[in-house]
Amino acid sequence: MDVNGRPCTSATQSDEDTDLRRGPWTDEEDLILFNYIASHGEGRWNSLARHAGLKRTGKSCRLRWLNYLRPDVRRGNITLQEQLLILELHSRWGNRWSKIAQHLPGRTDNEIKNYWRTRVQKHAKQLQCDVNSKQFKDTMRDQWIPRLVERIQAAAVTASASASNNFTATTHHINHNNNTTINQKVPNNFAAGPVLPTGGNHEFGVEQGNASDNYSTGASSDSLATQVSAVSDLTTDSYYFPANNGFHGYADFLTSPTSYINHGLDNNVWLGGGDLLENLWNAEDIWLSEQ
DNA sequence: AAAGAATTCAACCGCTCCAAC
DNA sequence: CGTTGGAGCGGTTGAATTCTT
Repeated sequence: MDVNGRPCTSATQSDEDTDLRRGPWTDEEDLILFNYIASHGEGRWNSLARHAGLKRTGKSCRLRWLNYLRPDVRRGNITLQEQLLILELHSRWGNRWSKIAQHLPGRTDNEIKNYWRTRVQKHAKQLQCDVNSKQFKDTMRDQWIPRLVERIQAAAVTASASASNNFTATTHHINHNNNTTINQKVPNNFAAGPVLPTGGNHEFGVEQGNASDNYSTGASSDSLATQVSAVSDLTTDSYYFPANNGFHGYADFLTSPTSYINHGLDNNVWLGGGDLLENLWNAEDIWLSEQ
């Protein structure tokens, strides 16, 4: 049994000997880990765990920090732009989650991996094909991605229209003074804020560039307008799109999704069609409307 | 309102890589 | 050159939550 009353079914004899904890982290543990790293820095996870007085493995501490406590972790729904990037990068690199995550500031490999498994693989299942099959990849390339681009573009138009009506509206910002973000989850008893090292976000490895400032205000209910708020920032960045064999400004296909398609996706062949196509759109509409 | 099914996502596991010794 | 320990990665699990009937 752990402190939460849950059985530690996978605990080994050696774990019991050293009284190692498993399972969900408590607020108290989060607080200890956060403050320890704030004053001593990260790395050397096994000794960190020991010195911090945490009855956790170094691995567990590292994972908790990287996936949850790190100040620059971005939480909330995957935006349309991020979905597009994930699809593109996955088509290039496959299940190289950490590599993909490097191109999505604030997102963790675990989050992307979960997104892929829960969302993308679900649609492959609905299409009754494997995510790695040619049929599915073609479907993504020829249907989903162009569709996503259209959605992004349409939403950008809507967002800019509403922005012109209400210019003072802001959907995201970051407080650079204390290194905390609006949707950052810190232990509940952090009310006054843990003591953090000075030096801005560099201390915590925040990538430079506007995209890292695109923090949404909701942890789980990004509105479409909120998601699209990232568009204007992303247009200044370049991303690698394999179909084009090179880097292009995001704006290129935001302003002209068809040019994006025509540049790199010239073999616009639909392998399925008919009911299959209809099912895809229905599924995708549900998917997108969930955002 | 309750029960069961489906989904989500935090956390764990096993493995590989690499540097230090 | 072999061993050891730290770090990181991808796959998997299962509890919690949400949805459906």
